[in-house]
Amino acid sequence: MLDERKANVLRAVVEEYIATAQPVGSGHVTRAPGINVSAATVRNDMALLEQEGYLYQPHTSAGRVPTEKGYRFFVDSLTTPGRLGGAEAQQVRNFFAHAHGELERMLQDTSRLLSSLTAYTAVVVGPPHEAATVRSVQLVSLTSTVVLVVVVLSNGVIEKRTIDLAAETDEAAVADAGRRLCELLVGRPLTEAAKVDLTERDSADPLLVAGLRALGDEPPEEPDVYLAGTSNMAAAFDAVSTVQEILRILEQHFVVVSLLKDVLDRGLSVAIGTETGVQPLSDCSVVVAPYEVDGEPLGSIGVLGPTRMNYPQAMAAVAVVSERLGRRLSEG
Amino acid sequence: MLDERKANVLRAVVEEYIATAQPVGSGHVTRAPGINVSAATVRNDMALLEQEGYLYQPHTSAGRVPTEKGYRFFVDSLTTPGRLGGAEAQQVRNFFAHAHGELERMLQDTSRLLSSLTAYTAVVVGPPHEAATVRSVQLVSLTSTVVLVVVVLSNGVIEKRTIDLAAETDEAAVADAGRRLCELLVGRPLTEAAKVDLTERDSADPLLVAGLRALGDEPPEEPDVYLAGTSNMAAAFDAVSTVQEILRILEQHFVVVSLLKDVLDRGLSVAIGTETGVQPLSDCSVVVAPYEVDGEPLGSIGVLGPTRMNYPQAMAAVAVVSERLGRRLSEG
DNA sequence: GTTAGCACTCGGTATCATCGAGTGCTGACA
DNA sequence: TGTCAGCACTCGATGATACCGAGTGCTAAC
Repeated sequence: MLDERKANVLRAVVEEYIATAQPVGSGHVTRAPGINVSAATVRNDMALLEQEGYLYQPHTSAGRVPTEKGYRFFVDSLTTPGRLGGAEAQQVRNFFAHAHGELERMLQDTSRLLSSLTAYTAVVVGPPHEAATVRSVQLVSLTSTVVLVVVVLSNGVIEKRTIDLAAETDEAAVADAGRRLCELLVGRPLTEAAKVDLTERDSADPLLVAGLRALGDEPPEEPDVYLAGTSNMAAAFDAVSTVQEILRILEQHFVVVSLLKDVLDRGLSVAIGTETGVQPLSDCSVVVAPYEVDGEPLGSIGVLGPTRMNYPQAMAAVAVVSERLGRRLSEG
Repeated sequence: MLDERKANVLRAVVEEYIATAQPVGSGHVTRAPGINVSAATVRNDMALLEQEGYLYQPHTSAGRVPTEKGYRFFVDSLTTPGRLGGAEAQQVRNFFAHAHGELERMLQDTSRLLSSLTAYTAVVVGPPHEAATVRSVQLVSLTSTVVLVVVVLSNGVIEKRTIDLAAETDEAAVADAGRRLCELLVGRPLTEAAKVDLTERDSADPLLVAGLRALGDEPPEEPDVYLAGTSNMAAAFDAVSTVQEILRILEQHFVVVSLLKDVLDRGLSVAIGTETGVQPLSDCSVVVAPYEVDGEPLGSIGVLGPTRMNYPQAMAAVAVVSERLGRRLSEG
C-alpha cells in the first residue's frame, strides 16, 4: 500500500511530532535517520501521504501532523515489541520484588507504578466482583440489631454488607445463621445468593433471609478502578478545558471500565483518538492489556495519554507490567 | 479596626471578585447594596484598604483584588452561618435518606455529594485505622500455605492481611489459631497486636505467631482519602500548570490528610492560600469540618477550591454534610 | 524518479495607536 | 472634617500593520 520510503517518511513524521508536538516540515524529516532523499522528495511524499489521509496540514505553509490513520499505521508497523529503558526495567523488578499486601492495595500500587513508568495516566481495573466463588461467610454483630456480613471470595476480594434487623438478635442466632450461610454459599458465585433454595426451616430465620437478600440484591457492582497520575493529563494538553473534560470522564469509573473492556473486546491493544469511542477522549489514546492469573484474564491495565503519546514506550510498559502483575497474582 | 463603611466596601469587593474573577473598580462597589456613597469616597477607602493590606492592585489603572488578609476578614466577618439553597438542601436530604452500604462506599459517595453541592473538589478523610478496637478475627485459608486474616473493627472498617507459611497447614489448625486470635485480640485496638503476651503453647503455633506479626507489623496506615470532583479544579484556574501542581498534591494522600488535620488542629475551619501551609496550594482555600460519631470526631471532610471560592456556600455545605454524615454514622 | 531553485503562503512576533475602565488628586460644599 | 464632582493620567486590552521565516508546491534540469 505505502511503499517503503513513504512508510519511513510517515514514521519519521510521527516520531518527530511525538517528540516535539510541533508540525513537522520536510526539513526535519530529512534529518531523521534512514531518510536519504532530499527535502523536495520528502515534500512530494508528504503531499501524497496527506491525500491518503495519513497526515494533515494545519494551514498552507505549515508542516504536517499525523492523523489518527497516521498514528494507526505507525502503531501497526511497530514490529519490535519495544523494550523498557534500564532504569524503568529496574523499577519494575524492584516493585514486584517488594510488592505485598492485599489485592486492592497491590492494584493501586501497580497503577502508580505504571503511571510513573510512562508519565501518563494509568488505569488498573480490578477483577469483576461476580466472577469469584465464595470462600467463606462470616456474620459479625455490630449492635443488637445491626449485623455485618463479610464474604471472602476466591480471588481475595472481600465483600461486606450490613443488615438492619427489625428485632434484636443474640450471638447464638448470629452464629447459627452464619454457619448455615457458609453451607449454602461456599463454593458458589455470589450472584447465586439470590437464587439458593431454602428449606422451610431456613425461611423461618429472619437473619438468614436478610443476609441472603443483602448479598443477592445488590446490583452487581462495577469492578474497582484504580487511577494514578491524573496530574499528567494536565501536562499533556495546553487547554484547561480539554483537561477538565478528560478528568470528568475519568471520574466516571464505569466509563473507564467499559472503555478498556471495549478496546480489548475489539481485539485491540491500542485505541487512538475517536477509536476510543468516547467523544471527550478524541485527543487521547489508550494502551491496554489484560492481566491473567492462571491463564484466565482477571482484569485489565492501561495507560491514557495524548494521541501523540510515546506508543512504543507505553506499549512496552503496559505489556511488561501486565505480565508481571499476572505472574505475581498467580503466586500469591 | 476597620470602620463600618470600610468593612462594607471590603466585603463588597470580595463578593464581586468571587462572582466575576475580575479586579473590582470603585464603580462596581457603588452599585453593591448597602453602599450609599460616591465612587470617589469608595476610592479613598479602597486606597486605605490597600495600605492596610486587605486589597491589592494588579497594576496602576486597574481595580482591586482581595489579598489573603482581605479574604480572611471577609470569612471572619461572616456571622450568619450561611444557608444552602433549596435544591441543594433537598439533594442532601435525598442523599442521606437513601445512603446505605459500607463505610468506604458511604464516604466515597459523601465526597461526591459535597463536590456536587459546591462545584469544587471534595475531600473526605476516613477514620484512622488504629483508633478502633477489634470486633472479630477470622482466618481463611486461600491455599494450603497462604492464609488470609480478616479483622472487623468496631468502626466497621475491615482490615485484612495475607500470611505466607513455610509449611502446609490444615483446616483444623487454621480454625484453632483463629479462635485463639479472637480470644487474644477482640476488644483491643489493632495496634496492640504486636504486644500481646503469648503463652508458651501459643508461641509454638506458627500460624498464630505469623498472624499476630502480620497484624502488628504493618506500619499504621494513613486513613483513607476519598476525593471527588477533581475536574472542578481545572475549571477554577486558567493556567494548566497550576492545575497540574494542584492535582499532583491531591495524588499524595498523606499530604491531604495532614493538611486537613493541621487546619483543624489550628482551630480553623477555613484555610486561605498560604494558610494551608502547602506551597502549591497558595492559590487555593480549604473549608474543613470534622464529623463526629457519638460525640467523638471520627474523620474530616473538606472542600478545596480557588482562594476566590464562594465561602458562605462552601462553609454551609461542609457544615451541613459533616453534621448529617456524623448523625447517619451514629445510627448505623 | 530525484532534486535544486524559486516564488509564494501564512502563522507568529513585534510595533504602534487607540480605547476605556479605573485611578489619585484637587477644590468645593455641607 | 468628611464627602464628592471633576479631571488629568495610567496602562492593559484590543486591533491594525509590517515583517520574518519556516514551510510549501511547482518547474525545470539531471
